[in-house]
Amino acid sequence: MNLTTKGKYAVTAMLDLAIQENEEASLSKISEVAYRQSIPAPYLEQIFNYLRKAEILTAERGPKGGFKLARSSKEIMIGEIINADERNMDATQCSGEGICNDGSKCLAHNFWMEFNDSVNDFLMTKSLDDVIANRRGSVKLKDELLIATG
Amino acid sequence: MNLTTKGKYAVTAMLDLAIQENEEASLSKISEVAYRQSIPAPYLEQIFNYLRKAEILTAERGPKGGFKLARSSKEIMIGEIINADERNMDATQCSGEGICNDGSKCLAHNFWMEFNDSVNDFLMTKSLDDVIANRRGSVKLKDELLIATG
DNA sequence: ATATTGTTGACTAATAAGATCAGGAATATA
DNA sequence: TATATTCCTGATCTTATTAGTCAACAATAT
Repeated sequence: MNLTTKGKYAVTAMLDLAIQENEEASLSKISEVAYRQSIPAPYLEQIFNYLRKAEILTAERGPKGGFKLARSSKEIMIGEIINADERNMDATQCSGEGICNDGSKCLAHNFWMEFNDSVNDFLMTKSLDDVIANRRGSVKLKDELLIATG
Repeated sequence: MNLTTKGKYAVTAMLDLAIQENEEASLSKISEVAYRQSIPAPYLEQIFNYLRKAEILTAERGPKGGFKLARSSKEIMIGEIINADERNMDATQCSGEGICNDGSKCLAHNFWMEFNDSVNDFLMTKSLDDVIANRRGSVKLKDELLIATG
């Protein structure tokens, strides 16, 4: 199992798009997202390509072109973004085939399957909108604390 | 976040030790564990060293020497084993420091912190004994199915 | 004494991560 | 129609890490 920079950049960039759409801007350019989120722009191109092929975002070319979410931010789950960009999120050694100890299941096989379930459940039940709402919540809390403590 | 072969071998090897102790054998040799679990023996040496330094297992040298669990299999959590062998189980880009977007928190920072909590909760609440019991459960179920279906 | 087992640290090969880059295709607009 | 702008694609590159080996050493049972 490997959760890399690529998948994490993907989530951050998608959150940026979701926020931009809330703010009225319908299309965002790669260069803008890359700049705001400190992501290398050429790398983000690659990442957005995976996301477009996974039909999580759509693109328009030419001047005034850019990217936008393919669906509402309530309907796009973080897990979808990760799956589109990551090569190996499976925790078993055998891609779930049960051949991890010389053709049979290793002692930990079922455990790692349950671990996969736990991780997938977490990632597939959080939408972009959930993450943004949660974030607003904690940012607000921080502001209130600042006021309270002077 | 990176869960590698090293950590997975470690869990499998520890499960093997736990099972051997149930079966009366108090000390297991690296070569035996390595053979049973299809783990390269020299690699397992390295892995057991980490576990010994983490005080999860103890060793005796010389003929008749070997390894055994430092505590009961009920008291050793899978998460401890993973932490002893894995270099990077953190999902944030900033080791939790909140400097993931040019010195500030990236949009996904809090989300990855929650993800860390979820993963740690899973791994730290499952003991070696839990995994073995669960495994016995599903193996039994499979045997019964075989009987039922002829 | 000797064989057996763990201990340690250095080393190596293969793979993957984390990009960069050049050139192309589409399209708005002057 | 020309041009600037944006996405699209595939190749390439560098570096770090993984996965594993190896040799020499230390302890100890017989």
